[in-house]
Amino acid sequence: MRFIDNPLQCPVTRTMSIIGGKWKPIIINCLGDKSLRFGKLNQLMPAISNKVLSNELKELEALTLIERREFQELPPRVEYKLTAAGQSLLPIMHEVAKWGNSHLAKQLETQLQ
Amino acid sequence: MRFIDNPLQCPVTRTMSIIGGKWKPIIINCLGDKSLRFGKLNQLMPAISNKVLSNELKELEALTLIERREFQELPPRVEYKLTAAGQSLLPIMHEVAKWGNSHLAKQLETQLQ
DNA sequence: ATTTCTAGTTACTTTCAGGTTACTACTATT
DNA sequence: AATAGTAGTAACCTGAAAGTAACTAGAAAT
Repeated sequence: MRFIDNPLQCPVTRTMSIIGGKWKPIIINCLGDKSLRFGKLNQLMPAISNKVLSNELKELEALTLIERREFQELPPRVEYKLTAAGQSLLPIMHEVAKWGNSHLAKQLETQLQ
Repeated sequence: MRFIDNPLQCPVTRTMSIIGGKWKPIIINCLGDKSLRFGKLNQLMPAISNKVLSNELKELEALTLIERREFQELPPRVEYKLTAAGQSLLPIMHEVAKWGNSHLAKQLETQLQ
């Protein structure tokens, strides 16, 4: 098994090139099985700027991992939710979150000793 | 639930800050439950340079995710393997690889239609 | 004397994901 | 006529991660 000769042939690289960014995994995890508005996502991730959030959402949409639904209302209202493909990433996110929690717990244990 | 107020409190961010790089997930996945020498890793990942591989291994070691074992031989021989903490990341890597494979398969299907 | 083998190091450069700040459109409310 | 509310855009900037290419140590084999 040789990886990265052609990056597209390495499944780990393929996946990480999609969810490896700073915000995409968090967005996916925040969405879960809910529909969220732009402003709500921004609230859940106070540290992300409008521009970056907007970019990430566009990229996720282009990857058909999320769906953008625009309501014809004023003030504007737009909701985002995971597509079936996006939801198929949730098991990864759960493993990731689980590891983050248990790793944090272990570190705290060690510090207290 | 509010994420990223303090990034350390978001388990997803915590984990991704460790395995979110370009090479770390691949290294972890390559190692699996094996012991591999520097040169062998370099062979498995032809696109990584000595410098970058060396850096990544040092960082993984500092995180106590891998163990470096140096043999007193000439020419030099050094073996790397995952620690227990590092192995605890393998379930994530398996999910990631699984998703990469099935996503690729679906893309090919779509292209053939 | 030169090459081979391994596991790196050194010094320099490049790239782009992500960040910052300010602005926009449209309507309703005060 | 000014402000609020929403979902963004536009223009510009930055730093850290990653890349490149050449070099090193020390012994053994040719």
